[in-house]
Amino acid sequence: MSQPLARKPLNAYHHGDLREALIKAALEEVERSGPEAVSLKALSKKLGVSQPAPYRHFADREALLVAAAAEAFRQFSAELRGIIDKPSKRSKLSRFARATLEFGLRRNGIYRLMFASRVMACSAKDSELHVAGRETFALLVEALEAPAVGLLRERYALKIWASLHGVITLAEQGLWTGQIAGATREELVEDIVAETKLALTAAIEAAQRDGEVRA
Amino acid sequence: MSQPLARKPLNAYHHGDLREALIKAALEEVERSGPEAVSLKALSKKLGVSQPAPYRHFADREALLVAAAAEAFRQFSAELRGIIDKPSKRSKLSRFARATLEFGLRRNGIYRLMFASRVMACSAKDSELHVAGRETFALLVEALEAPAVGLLRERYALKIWASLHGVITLAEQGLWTGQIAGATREELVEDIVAETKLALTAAIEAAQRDGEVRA
DNA sequence: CCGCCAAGTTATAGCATATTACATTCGGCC
DNA sequence: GGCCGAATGTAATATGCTATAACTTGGCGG
Repeated sequence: MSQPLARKPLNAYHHGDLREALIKAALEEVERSGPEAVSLKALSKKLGVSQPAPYRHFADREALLVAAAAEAFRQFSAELRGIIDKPSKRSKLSRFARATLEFGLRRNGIYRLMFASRVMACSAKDSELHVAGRETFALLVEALEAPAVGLLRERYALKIWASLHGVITLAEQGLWTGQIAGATREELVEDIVAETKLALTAAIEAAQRDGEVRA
Repeated sequence: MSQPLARKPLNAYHHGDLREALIKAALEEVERSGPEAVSLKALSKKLGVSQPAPYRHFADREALLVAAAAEAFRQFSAELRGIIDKPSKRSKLSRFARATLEFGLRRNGIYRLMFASRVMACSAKDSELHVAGRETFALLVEALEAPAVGLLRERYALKIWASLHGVITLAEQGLWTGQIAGATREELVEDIVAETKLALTAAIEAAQRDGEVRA
């Protein structure tokens, strides 16, 4: 699954690589039943080791979820990378947004592990999880296909990210329905993308005019 | 706290009104330490009743959280009502948005109970919780101060709600920082409000022109 | 006045997290 | 090549929480 890493991959102890196996199994469980459903005991049993074995690799349940969330971010980034790079009639940003919406709804357990959980807020800014999260964000900035003018790109990227996140959350909770909005979720996401891009372009032009005037 | 209700308020059994007391105590705990920290056992002890007593009023822990979330929505609505009605230089929408941001960040435990939890998704659409949630949404629609043209108002209200929700979540997780965005959260919320309002006005005018043309 | 029903209690089953103390195996070092 | 220490895994167990079952109490209506 993952590349033979430098960590200590001279595998084949009792289990092989329990750490990776735990993360993988946890992600499967999260995908099936959500983060709440992950039980170290059940994972241990599934992998054929004793209950305390996981504690050799993770301080506690939360730590495993953090590691799993980081892995999920990396997989998500890889998926987005493919989608962004693939040639298409749609803009990169549109594809990014649609893919995120799709991911957030179809693989909602994983999505919740990544975003809706308390996990990120509790780990350090330089943690594996935060790094992975910022990497995904960098892809969004890239997808905007806009020149770097101050922090304008980042600012609008954050706006889009927030909107997408909100749409996914509200939709998943049944508060966002076509009946209320009078349009499909895809249409609305497309709206958000278009509006934001327009506003960003305008903001960049304004900033550049400003620069010229001052120069 | 709550009005003397019709339910069966002939109070003074063993406890008085355990149901309400549980919800209140749960909300306090949520505010202090988040939804995860709520323990029926601890609440029982705090209220001076036996551990199984709560089960006379709630099927399980989740049911108590649902009831608490509904109550939180009602309290939030009342707060917003006051803020919307109070005369001010700022627009209703701006006040609504700022108040929501403030609420989501300062009382994040409660906010997460209302939105980020799995609670809403699992209860029926006509449940007390969904009703309370839609009521809050109705306030947002009202705050838009726009004429009803099809579902345009609702559509843009949902957009704003989603954006606000995303901003709060990302900010709370440390993914949204002034350093990245180059602006404070309030400025960005104000941006969102302004852009959305502009877009809504344009959309309404377009729809009305359409109507005239057709008429 | 009596029986019923709602509300609460005691006792207990069951599950999950996490710790402690002990066993095993890998890999390096002399 | 054999020992030693660290890494990994196991067995046993303490603790905390949810939830249920069986029993008790107190007020209200027929």
